Amino acid sequence: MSTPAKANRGPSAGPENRRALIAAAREIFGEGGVDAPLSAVAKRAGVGQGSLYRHFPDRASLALAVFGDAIVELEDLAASPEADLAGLLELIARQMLVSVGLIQLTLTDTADAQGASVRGRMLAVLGVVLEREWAGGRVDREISADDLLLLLSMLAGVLPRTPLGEREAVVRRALELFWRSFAS
Amino acid sequence: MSTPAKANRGPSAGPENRRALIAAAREIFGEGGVDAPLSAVAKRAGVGQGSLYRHFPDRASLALAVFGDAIVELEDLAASPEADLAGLLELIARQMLVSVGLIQLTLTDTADAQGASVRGRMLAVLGVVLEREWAGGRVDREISADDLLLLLSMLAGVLPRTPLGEREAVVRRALELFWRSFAS
Amino acid sequence: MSTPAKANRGPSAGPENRRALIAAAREIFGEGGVDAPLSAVAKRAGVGQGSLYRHFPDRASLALAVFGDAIVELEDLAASPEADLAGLLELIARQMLVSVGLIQLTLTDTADAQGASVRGRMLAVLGVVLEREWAGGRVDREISADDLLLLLSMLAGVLPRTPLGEREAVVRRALELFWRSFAS
Amino acid sequence: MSTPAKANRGPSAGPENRRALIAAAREIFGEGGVDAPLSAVAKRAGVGQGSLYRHFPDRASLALAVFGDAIVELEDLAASPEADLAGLLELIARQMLVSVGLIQLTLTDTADAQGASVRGRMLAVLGVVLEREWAGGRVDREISADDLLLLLSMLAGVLPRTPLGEREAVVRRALELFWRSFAS
DNA sequence: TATGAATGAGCCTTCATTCAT
DNA sequence: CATGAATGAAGGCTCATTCAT
Repeated sequence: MSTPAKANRGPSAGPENRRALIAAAREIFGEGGVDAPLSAVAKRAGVGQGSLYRHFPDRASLALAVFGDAIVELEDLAASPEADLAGLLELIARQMLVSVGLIQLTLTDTADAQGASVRGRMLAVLGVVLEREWAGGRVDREISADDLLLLLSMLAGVLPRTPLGEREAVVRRALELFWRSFAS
Repeated sequence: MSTPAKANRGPSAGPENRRALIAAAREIFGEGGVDAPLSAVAKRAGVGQGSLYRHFPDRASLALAVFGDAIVELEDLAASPEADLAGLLELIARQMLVSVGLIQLTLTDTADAQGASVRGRMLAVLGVVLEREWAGGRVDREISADDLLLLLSMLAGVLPRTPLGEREAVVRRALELFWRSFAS
Repeated sequence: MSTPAKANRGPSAGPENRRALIAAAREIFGEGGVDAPLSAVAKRAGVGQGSLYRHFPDRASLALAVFGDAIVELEDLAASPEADLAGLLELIARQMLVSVGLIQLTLTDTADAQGASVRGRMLAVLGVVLEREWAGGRVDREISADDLLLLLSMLAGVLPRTPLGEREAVVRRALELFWRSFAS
Repeated sequence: MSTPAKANRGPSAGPENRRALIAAAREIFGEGGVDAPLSAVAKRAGVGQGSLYRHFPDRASLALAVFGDAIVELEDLAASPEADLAGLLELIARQMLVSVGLIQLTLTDTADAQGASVRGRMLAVLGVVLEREWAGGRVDREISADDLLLLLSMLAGVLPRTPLGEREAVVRRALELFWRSFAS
């Protein structure tokens, strides 16, 4: 009689909501960093806060889901035989400029099982391509995938504090400096 | 509308409080970065919130005070004729391990007058020593003081997210990678 | 970083809370004027601060809700053909004695959209009735609705500073004085 | 040895400080109303907070002192045989535009002894001049000094909420309306 | 299961007031 | 008696998280 519930599309909306949440989170995290309010994510997704918590019990698992896609992109690229480190870093840089959180995430919560998996996948991607560069003598074997991840993490850590207008330049220059390191 | 004060050690506590606040802030900023709650600083210093605001009207002025000493140390080192980049970075690294905020600060809010001055002093210090390395042919002239600051900022950005136990190793490895970049 | 919740009556408490907030605000604003602490409103309503802010994002929207009823009352009265200025002022006086904030609100922040609308509605109400008095020659055409609002605002401004016991007398005498002004 | 006290001109500074405080308070109250922060008064007076509290144990006594001068002005005017109500109100209006607090004060804290005295002096001033108007038949004997004080208080109550640019007009119009009340 | 309101802790900031020197 | 720092209690606002429906 007095239950002005708005709408409840029922359980069937589950997967749809999940996708909406991830999409919203990608945007929100991209704009405000991984520390952006979760409520904003739910709101942009047009989903109740409760649903957000049901799908993603904590911030990390949401972030993880968000960056899953990005990693898939990277994995796809790495799978291609012609992929080189330059191309990979290029793609990562582009992703970073869109959503800084990607790499921010990879260093955080290593202890956490899911976090470890993301980290593992990133390392795998980097490792595959790196191997090729080693083989071609273009990158020193002294340089490990861990090193690459460290450098990328550092870059990601600095971007949220960088004025939007300068981010592109910072990313470019950082990659140049990194490359100087890589040469064998 | 309130007066149940508990204790008031009097103005003589002023300088002591100031020092306690700076010390507390060094710890808190060191643990959590420059964004850590100011209330935590007051609490750890055993000082009223009001006193914190009297001594340091905003976060920046507190950060400045905290890192003032550090910068003086760097300036002292740079002033010595035998100082080389390795030594300087070594000192910065040590400072970073204690308090990540120093470099975090140098990248933030260049517009702000005080922040700009910190940034300026850092660049000056780096520039002085860098010049010598250029002259000695040990560092490529392609590498600028800005580049050094960028790399250090990236490193600083990543440390607060790194587990305490791994920070030392991360700093070490990062510096090694940086050096590979510098060689001419 | 905190979760020791105490109780959560669920969303069903929503409308009830809203009503409790408005009722509490009517009291608090009535006692202390529109500048009274919002936290006091939440407390008296027995509602979390967060809920208050959810229902009423800012002080103005709360005030608006509080005085919405009152204005409707006035509009209803003005709509009746027999309504005269005496009756209207009588009603306003009675409302004022309950909650001073109504008129306080009408003078504040005309720039603000919602505030302007309240002001507009008050002026409309006053204008309608005033017109009739003009026509009947009972009030000088020199006297405008703006004048009425000014006088009422002045009265409202003084009430929060008047001891409760004297408010009634002050209102009565003020209206008498006003009427002397109105005569043509 | 380590007592960097700044300056303490000793007891002789007493009366001087008192005067400085009153002057500062006149400015501060004039700008921000009687609710302005007391610390601002002490600061502008160039006097310690403690001294402020020594001279004026509470806000009211400071306000009282501040408006003592103003009242003297009014008393002087009233003492002159040619003074009429128009002139007196004119002067009060001018004082109000400079410092709203004057009349704000007269209604507050009637219970308080000092407040009562200010109120008494205001009533006396108004009474003296009013008497003359009564005698000349220019003001209805129905209008009392209390009425005048009430109207002025109302006006004072509304001014702090009025945008600076409109205050003059509001005062003018209010006085016009008041005069309509006074006529016998 | 989805919804979205409720909750309350926490941080920031401002001030009135006290008190050692 | 002056000084000015110290204190801590408001009050404002935001957000993570829970939970009745």
